[in-house]
Amino acid sequence: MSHNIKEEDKETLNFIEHIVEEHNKNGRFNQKVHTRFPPEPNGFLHIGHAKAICVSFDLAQKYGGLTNLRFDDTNPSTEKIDFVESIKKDIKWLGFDWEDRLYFTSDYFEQLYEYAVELIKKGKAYVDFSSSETMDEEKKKAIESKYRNTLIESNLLEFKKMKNGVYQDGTCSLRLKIDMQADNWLMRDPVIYRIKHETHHNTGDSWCIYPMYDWAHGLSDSIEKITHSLCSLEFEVHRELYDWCLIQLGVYRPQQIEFSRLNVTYTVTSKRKLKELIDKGVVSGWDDPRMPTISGMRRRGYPPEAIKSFIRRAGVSKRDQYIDLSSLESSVRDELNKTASRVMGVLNPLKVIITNYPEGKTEQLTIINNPEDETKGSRNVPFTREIYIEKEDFTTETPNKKWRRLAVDRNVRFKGAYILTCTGFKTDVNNEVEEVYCTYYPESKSGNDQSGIKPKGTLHWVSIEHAIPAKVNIYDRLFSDENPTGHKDIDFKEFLNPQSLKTISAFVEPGLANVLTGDIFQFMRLGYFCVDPDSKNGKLIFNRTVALKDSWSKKQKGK
RNA sequence: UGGCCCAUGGUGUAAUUGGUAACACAGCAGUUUUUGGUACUGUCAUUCAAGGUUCGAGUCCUUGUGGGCCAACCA
Repeated sequence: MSHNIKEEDKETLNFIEHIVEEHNKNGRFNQKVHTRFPPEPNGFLHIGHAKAICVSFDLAQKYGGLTNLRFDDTNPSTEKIDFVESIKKDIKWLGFDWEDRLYFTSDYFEQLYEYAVELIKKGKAYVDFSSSETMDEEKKKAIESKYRNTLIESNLLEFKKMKNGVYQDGTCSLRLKIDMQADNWLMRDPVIYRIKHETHHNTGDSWCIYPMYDWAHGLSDSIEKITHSLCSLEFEVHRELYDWCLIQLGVYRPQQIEFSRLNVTYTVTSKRKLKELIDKGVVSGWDDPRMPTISGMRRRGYPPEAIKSFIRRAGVSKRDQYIDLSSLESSVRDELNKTASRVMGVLNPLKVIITNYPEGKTEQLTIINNPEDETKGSRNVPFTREIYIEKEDFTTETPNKKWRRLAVDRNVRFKGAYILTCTGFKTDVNNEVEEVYCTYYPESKSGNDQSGIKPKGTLHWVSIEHAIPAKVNIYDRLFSDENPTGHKDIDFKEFLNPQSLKTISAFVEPGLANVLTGDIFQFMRLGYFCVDPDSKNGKLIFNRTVALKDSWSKKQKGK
């Protein structure tokens, strides 16, 4: 109906964007959206971090703003410069750019210290010599510390002594003076500075007191004039404290917004658990292709575009999300279908002899590289009398009408080559098929088929004489349970999938002799495979990124 | 135990802010196909429960149920 024209798909906003829209309306900020991604450089990034990265960078991009990269490095015991580098590398690989806005919380240590002094002067912070046990006890009982009402002058002096290294680790700490009765325990006089005589990756030995998250984070956001400080749900209760600090100091205050983390089925992302898998030798390292780390996914062959589209499909909300691995795989296939060149490789070879094809003859057949993308052109593939096909593509039994592969008296097309008829086969002493015999129809050559035969199926193949051997790692999900950590009293390792890696010797078409690390191909009818970094000249190693969808074998199993 | 947060199909997200459930993934059934891939078509929920407000509730209120988070001198 003409009067009922709908505005062409009105864009749907996530809850954070709704908040931004509101802020834009009411003028909460007089600048464009400015976000930050604030990792602690204490480990490797994984798929969960990828979401956080996407959410912050995407939001700013959508509203024409900027995103900073800030290393939240306030704890020298856990942080290392190596992690700074690997994190930068991973973010770049994902395709995000912080341009010249690379910051370290540790660069603000002086200013953070001054802010703390300011609060002491306002009577809003004090040095506490209680043990952490005493403090815990008092927090539980809502009792005020006996140091709470120390004179400002004394606090100023003691804090300076803390800073100057007069005290050993744990002797005392600087606490905010808020409310020991607060419902939110974080407001019960939280510690904001502790003593650590440790070398910091960025500031070396110039400090022996280090600010805690709650003190450093909001102020760093404030210093950088962040508008929307996006973080995960567990920081919800910190927001009250975040706001309190900024309000007490009367400084610029960003808006903290919390959203839920992303979990994917059949894997774990806890750093502790991932490390355990490495330590126990279950996987080869942080970049094992089965790991949900960015480096693992990179080695697996997941394109950054696929990871991003997966995350964007998943969306942003405050509900715990536990997303199907198949959704990630779908994004990966989607991307690779458009970009990966098709080649032929045989994982499980079976010898076929074309009895009416001349011995010693080699034909170069031209095969298109990607039916989805004509600009990818074509390549030549040699065809000879002796060919490898996939074992599963031949059956000795009389197949039913749904069978589209090879069997005696059945026709099949060899991709880009000829139509063949199977005439017989030979078995070995174990009754295993050793050789399959076929004849081909010379007039059925691909692209110029005069045969009039309409075979039901098409097989991939490799000329034996030209085949290049390759090692292929077949990866499957790391765990056999959707939620390996979701079972009480059962260790997550109980659910490890023993089949998560199978290494086999395969044969691939000769054009793959000179591939490079990271190159990714579709092995026709099988899946996507990428070249592993351990691949050296003459020693090819492929990792299976993801299999093609396979509605056939799925149905077979069901029957 | 206390405080805070969340609740829409198998999974995740959306619903013009109170106007009659949409999209993606998965599944199932088909069509097309020199990849059992791709593409395309069809199919699959009355929104945790019970009350209440309203002409009208997935959207608001109350209570309950279920789940998550916090109580580190970690972030």
